[in-house]
Amino acid sequence: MLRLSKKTEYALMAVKYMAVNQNGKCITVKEIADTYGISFQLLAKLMQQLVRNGIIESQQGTKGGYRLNKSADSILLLDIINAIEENYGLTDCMESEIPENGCARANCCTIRDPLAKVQNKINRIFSETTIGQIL
Amino acid sequence: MLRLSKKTEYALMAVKYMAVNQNGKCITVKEIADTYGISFQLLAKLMQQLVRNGIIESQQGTKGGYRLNKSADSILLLDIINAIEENYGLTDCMESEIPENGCARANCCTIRDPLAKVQNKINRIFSETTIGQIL
DNA sequence: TTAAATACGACTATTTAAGTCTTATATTTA
DNA sequence: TAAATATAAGACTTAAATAGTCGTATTTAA
Ligand code: SF4
Ligand code: SF4
Repeated sequence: MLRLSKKTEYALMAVKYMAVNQNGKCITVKEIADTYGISFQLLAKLMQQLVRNGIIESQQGTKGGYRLNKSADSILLLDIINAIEENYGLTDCMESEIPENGCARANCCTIRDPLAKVQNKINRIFSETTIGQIL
Repeated sequence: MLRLSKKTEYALMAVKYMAVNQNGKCITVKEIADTYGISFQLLAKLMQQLVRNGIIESQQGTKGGYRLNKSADSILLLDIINAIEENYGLTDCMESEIPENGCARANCCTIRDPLAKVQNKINRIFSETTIGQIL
C-alpha cells in the first residue's frame, strides 16, 4: 500500500499548525484536534512522541501546551516519519530500528540490495522536504 | 509503515527470476515458488495479475508457464507496484484508482498538496528503476 | 484420456493501524 | 491550598489491511 499512517498525517498537520499559529504562546492538543477533527487522545500521544524526538517542547499545567523546538525550516519530513512511523522501511529487512534482518528469506533474496538503493532515494526525498516548505 | 507488500516483493523476485532464467522457455510458478519458499497459490495469483497488466505472458497446459512480455529494461518498478499494490499512494486521497478523494478531512486538510508533490517524486523514483537495473 | 500446468473466486487467519479508557503528574490561578 | 487545566503514559479494544488457503474449472502437450 506504501501508505503514510494516519498518525503521521496528524503529526504533520499538528506541526504545520504550530508553525503557522504559535507566536511565542503555547498551543494545546485540544485546539489542534478540534481544528482538524482528530481524536484528542490519539493526537496527545503523537505530541508526546514528537517531544521525545526533540521536534517540539511541552509546557505542562494550566496555560500549558506545545511549541516548536526549532525553526520550521530545520524540521524535516523524515524527522516526523522517524518519530511516528513504527516500522519505517520498504521491507522488513530495512527497519531503521533493526539493522539486522528479521527475514527468513534473506539468504535466497535477490531484491534486497536493489531495494535498499531505492530506499535511500526515498529517504533523500523525505529529508529534502521540510516543514518550512509545506507552509 | 510505508512498506512494500510481500506480494510486491514476490512479484519482483519472480520477474527478476524470469529475466535471468528464461531462455525462450516457459518458467512455472512452482519453480519460482520453490526457489524462494513462496506460497504456490499466492504466487500463482500474482503471476495472473502480472499477465493482466501486460508484464508477462502465460502458456497454459502441460509444458506451460510464464515468460516476460517485454525486455527487462522496459519493465519499470512502478509497473509492478501498480499491478500488485492494491491501494498505492502516500495517503487515502492519492489512490491511483480513485482520483477523487474519499477522505472526510479533505476540506480542512493542509497537507494534501505538499504530500502530492512528494508522491510525484516517489513515483519518479519508481519509474526510473527498471528490472534491468536490478539484475 | 491423462497429467501438468494456469485461472479465478471465495474464504480464513494473522498482523497492523487506529482509536479508546484510565490513571497519574505538573502548573497556574482563584 | 484547592480547583481547574493541561500534559504523560500504559493497557486495552476495534477496525482494516495483509497474507495465505481452499476448491474448482480450464487449457494443452504427450
Ligand atoms: S531480505 Fe528480501 S524478502 Fe526479506 S524482507 Fe528483505 S527484501 Fe524482503
Ligand atoms: S485529504 Fe489530507 S487528511 Fe485526507 S487523506 Fe489526503 S492528506 Fe490525508
